[in-house]
Amino acid sequence: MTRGIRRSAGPLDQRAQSILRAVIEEYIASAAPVGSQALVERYHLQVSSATVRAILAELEAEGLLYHPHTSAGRVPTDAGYRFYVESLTGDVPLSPVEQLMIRHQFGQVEFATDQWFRLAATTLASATHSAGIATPAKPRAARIRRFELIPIGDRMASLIVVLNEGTLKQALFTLDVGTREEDLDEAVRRLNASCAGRSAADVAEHLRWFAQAPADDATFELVRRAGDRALRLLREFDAATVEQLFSDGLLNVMAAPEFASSEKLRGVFEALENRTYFAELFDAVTTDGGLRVYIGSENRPDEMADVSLVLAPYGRPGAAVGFVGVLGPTRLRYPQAIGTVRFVSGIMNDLVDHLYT
Amino acid sequence: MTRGIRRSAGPLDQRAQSILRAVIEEYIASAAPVGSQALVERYHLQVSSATVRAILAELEAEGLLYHPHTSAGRVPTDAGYRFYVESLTGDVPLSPVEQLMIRHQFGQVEFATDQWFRLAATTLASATHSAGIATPAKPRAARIRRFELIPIGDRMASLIVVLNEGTLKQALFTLDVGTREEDLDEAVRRLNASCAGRSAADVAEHLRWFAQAPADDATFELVRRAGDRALRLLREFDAATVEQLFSDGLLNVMAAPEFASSEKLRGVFEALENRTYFAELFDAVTTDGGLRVYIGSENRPDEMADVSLVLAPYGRPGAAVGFVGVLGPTRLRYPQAIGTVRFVSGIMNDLVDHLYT
DNA sequence: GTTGGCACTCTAGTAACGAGAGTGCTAACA
DNA sequence: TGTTAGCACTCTCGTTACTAGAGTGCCAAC
Repeated sequence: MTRGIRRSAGPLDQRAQSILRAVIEEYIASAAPVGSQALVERYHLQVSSATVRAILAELEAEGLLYHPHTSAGRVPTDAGYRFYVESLTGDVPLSPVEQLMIRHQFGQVEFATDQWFRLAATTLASATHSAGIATPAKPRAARIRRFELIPIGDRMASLIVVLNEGTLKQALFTLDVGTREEDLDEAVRRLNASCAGRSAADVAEHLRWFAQAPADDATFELVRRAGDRALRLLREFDAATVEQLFSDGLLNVMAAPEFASSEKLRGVFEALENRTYFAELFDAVTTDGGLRVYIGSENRPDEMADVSLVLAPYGRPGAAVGFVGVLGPTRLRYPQAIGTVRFVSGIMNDLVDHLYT
Repeated sequence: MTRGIRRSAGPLDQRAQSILRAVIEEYIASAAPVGSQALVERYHLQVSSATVRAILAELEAEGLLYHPHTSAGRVPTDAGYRFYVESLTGDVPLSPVEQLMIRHQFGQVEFATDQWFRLAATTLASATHSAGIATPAKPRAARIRRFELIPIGDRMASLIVVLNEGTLKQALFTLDVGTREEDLDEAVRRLNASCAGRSAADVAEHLRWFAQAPADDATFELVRRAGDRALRLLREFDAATVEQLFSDGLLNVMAAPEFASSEKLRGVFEALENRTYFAELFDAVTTDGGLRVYIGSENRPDEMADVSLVLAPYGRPGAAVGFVGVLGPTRLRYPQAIGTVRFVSGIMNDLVDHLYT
């Protein structure tokens, strides 16, 4: 469909723009098609409804508005929202009070890295009355600080990989009968001697070589097994997936009248569950580094055509990056959403920064 | 309302029971009120529809069925489902093929503890075409194996607590200016010397005492700070919350016709988000140790009155326990759900067992 | 370029109606 | 005594017809 693409490049005069803005803001507030008369009354326009109608027709020709049917009011198209976001409004920063409250909440989990992104999603949800989404910061080119091997029972051990920023990875593996704790200690000593302090890529390379070397003693075999397990663990880092995507406040979105049928929501939940689209977004958002807005059909998967996303990256490029954002109906309060996302991503930036200075 | 409470204890004869069963199974399959004639035809009853009607009226008097309105068919009440689950059906074990497939999937994540409960939820969802839910096994009376202190940048350190089964807890804390890596090593050595191998409760007690002891040198101050942080971390163990509740396949539930309005679903999502009810269930299910079925209004919160839960604990009582289960409409295929939950909780039991033998 | 006036169009809500499904009752039957 | 056929009754659901209301689009006048 042509909805969503602005056809002509005819420049809009000042008055047309402000009427477009009025239509969009009215529609965002009311969720009902907006008529010419309502506009004149509510926005105190100094022209008659007939004039407004002429302008509305013009805006419709530009592809910025459309008619559900003759004799209904106007509804913004995705292109209309896009124009609105880019030209008709800036971002509205959060009120100082809200900023303070949010900072306070983050202050309480300052030392619990695994809480950060959850809190980000929760905060975004409650501040924007939409759904908040967030991923943890994914380390890139992480350095291995050290390995640990913890025996569990007689036949198992837990392999722990500690990365430089304190991120942990863990996996179990089985032991041969008769492996003693000293053997584990020795194995981990040798593993650390050759790997600690190197980058994950380096270590992977090294471990691969390790795996082919001839075994000279029993401990070496253990080292090899552990190294092999570590290799698999590190490989998961490179996988182009968003392994965790935390969301909160989906209820807020469900409550919106456009999702009363629950059929449209299904697609959104599907996208959140399988996450392939969000993996794409992850790359897009974290590589160019700025806040991005995806409006309705600008989202590639069809099932996301009824929602908008406001996403911003956080973290340190080249070290660890993630994103936070808001998901809501296309009828989203963009200025507020953008302001809030910008603020929260800023906080997340600060938190991650502390890990590297 | 009286729906959900079986009023009289009048024993049902064989024929009434099998008709009740037919009504319930027909309703589960079709989601539409069941009429007397349809029953006669589809279940090859050897009586006329008039007779069936008489029995239906009887079952309704017992509170096991009800009428949406005169001249609609019958729909089971929650009490009807309860009777069905307890007296009219056993659990249907999974087919060998399905068992094999599920075992295979679990085999692939055998060594990734953090994947277990996710996979459990996913498996339950796809096997029952409802939502699967699962919590990780929560260690009870865990023993501290050791602490680790990893410096991060100049002013921070990551404190890691390793529990006996290989579970990890982690938190950040700030360091005084000029703290050297050797200081951390020394601090962690002292911390481990006095705590390693003890139970979490013991350690907590010990750390509390520690916090009050007079400082004799700079390292002790560090030890105290780290201990304090560890204490807060351990306290989270005791908190009576379900800190993680993983669910999958909520889409399946959304697709059911009774949730087309999406209004009823909201409550369910709310309950899943705030989790207080599931914390209650956690205690109930993990303490008495058996599989449990909660049907519709048997769930205390009103918003859960339209769904049923089949829950089973797994793990080792006194060591680490969690639960897995299925959430679906009250019109759930109970026998299959019960069989599947039993099977998956069995697998989870085996997995956890390996950690303790 | 703007405006008032007006005919036209489409929706949403309401009422009326009939078909269909299913019940409950009763009288007859085995 | 339990079962059955018959039948009147009830309620829902879909269809149709109709109306009020909102809003447009056009045109002639300013």
